[in-house]
Amino acid sequence: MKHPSECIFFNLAKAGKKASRYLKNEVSRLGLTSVQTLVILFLFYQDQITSAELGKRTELDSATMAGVLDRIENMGLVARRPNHDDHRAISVCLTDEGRTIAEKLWDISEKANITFLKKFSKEEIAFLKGLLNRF
Amino acid sequence: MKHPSECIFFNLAKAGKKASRYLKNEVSRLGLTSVQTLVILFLFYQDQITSAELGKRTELDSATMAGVLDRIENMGLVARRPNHDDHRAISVCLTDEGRTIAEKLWDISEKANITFLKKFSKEEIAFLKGLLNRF
DNA sequence: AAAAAAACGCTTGCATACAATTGAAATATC
DNA sequence: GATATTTCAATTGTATGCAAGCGTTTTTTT
Repeated sequence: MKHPSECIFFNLAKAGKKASRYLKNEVSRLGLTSVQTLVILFLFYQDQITSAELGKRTELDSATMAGVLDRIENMGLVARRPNHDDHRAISVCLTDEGRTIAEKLWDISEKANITFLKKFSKEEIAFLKGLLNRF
Repeated sequence: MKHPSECIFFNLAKAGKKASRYLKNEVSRLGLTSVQTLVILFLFYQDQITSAELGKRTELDSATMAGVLDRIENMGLVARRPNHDDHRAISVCLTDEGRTIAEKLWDISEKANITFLKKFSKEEIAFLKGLLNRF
């Protein structure tokens, strides 16, 4: 390593920040952040799951998850419901309004994926995603 | 996009977080975070630069930079000196202690790069870094 | 059944991230 | 040379990110 910019930790952190900024810019007109967007998209794919399960899928720990859920719950997009099978757990659900927003977010995200990756070929994208998923 | 986990923003954010966590774990015995480590490594490569220049190189904005510098300055690792050419600017310097720590961090980082990338071939690493730097 | 261990959601404290703003200083424009 | 704009470092406010710990409930062990 001749220069810190060759450090993989720097490369990945930098790319992660750029991605997050890009998505946030696309969804900010809905008053949402990139993390809130991803949480809602995962819930749109499947909701009525516990906070722990949602955290595993979205890669957010319980402390971060609590804060994110607080905020999107206050916006009326999700609801925490008691879990009758396990009284420790909650069931996170999308509200009707949350589902409406989720559809818009899905649309925006699909388009943003394409524009954000405009410079890359299909093969490069597939290869990149494959590599990233091995970390 | 069939599933939110295929979203490039999710892939990059996830990899960035894993990288940051991994480096932090390696340097935490020195009482430092991954971001503080990267800032010190950039200063080790070249110091006596302005906060703005350091921010450009490390990809940190001025608000984040101010906080990071506050903390590593309080640890005695860097010093903010007045810039005689430009009275608005400061000159960020590594202290002697900072330089000693930086040498250790460089060593730790080189080893961590290797172990973090153990699963990947040289070609894959080169290709990945090339792709990441195009964002 | 009783005790120990684990899992759940949450809070606290600290460290990034970043938009927006400030005051001071440098530069550009006229 | 006076004015407007830009640049610099820093602060504020809000949102992650994460380690450590809490009380409650469930599961495991004995």
